[in-house]
Amino acid sequence: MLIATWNVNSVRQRLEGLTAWLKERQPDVVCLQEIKCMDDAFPREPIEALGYNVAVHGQKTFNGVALLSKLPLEDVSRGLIGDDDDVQARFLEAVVAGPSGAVRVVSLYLPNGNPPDTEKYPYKLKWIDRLIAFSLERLKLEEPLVLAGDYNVIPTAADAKNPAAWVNDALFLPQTRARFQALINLGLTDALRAVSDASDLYTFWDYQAGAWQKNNGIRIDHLLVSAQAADRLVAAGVDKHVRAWEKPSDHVPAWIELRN
DNA sequence: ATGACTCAGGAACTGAGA
Repeated sequence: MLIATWNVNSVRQRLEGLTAWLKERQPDVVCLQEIKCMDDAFPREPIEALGYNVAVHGQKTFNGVALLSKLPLEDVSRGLIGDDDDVQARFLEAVVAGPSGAVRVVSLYLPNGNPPDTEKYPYKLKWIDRLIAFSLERLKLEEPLVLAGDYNVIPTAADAKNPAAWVNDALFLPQTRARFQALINLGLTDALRAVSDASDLYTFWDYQAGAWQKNNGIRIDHLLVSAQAADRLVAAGVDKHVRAWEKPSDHVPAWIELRN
């Protein structure tokens, strides 16, 4: 079972690239972030035509996440526990009945948090704490769990071309990395790092300043998996070439393959 | 050295992104 995540930076702007990539990569499950539209504006038809079931948690203008799956999406749940007043669409959970049993998948878009001296940063940190609380509950189920998405966290200096440029940034501040590590410490595996220690395993290149041409990237899109999923991990990768396509997102897809 | 781009909303620009 191939499970992928991709921050598309507007699903409507990216529809051509998204469908081309779906045909090429043939993922079974896809977690999308930053779809930037309401549910009824999501381009369901061209994606369903490729054999996918679609679940959407949209929002006007900002954020928005979705799940695509060739197998049915069951127990779909929108929003992250821990703050009933949070209206930002950043979290979508569902269960996919795979050939070897259920796999629980979450598409998440963790807050950016910049600038750190505003209310945006404590919102980010609290959001990670809420994700930890959620994960604690789900890990009790002892089932394959995949938390995939744009975490807006650079876990280590090896995950940035130029780490010095990020030291005061919400993506790389010590508190950010410590909380991300606390999430991992619950017993999750960073699937990309489990299969590769490459120093340029980036998933994001800024549109500005020729970042792509200089390979000035960062790794901020992650697939964290429970032990029951990690035991079935056979491959993981980043589809870097997609960044060179026409009208690219600033993020590229990352994916894992689980043994059936 | 500085700025350098792309998106939604809505009709010239702002805010957000990372």
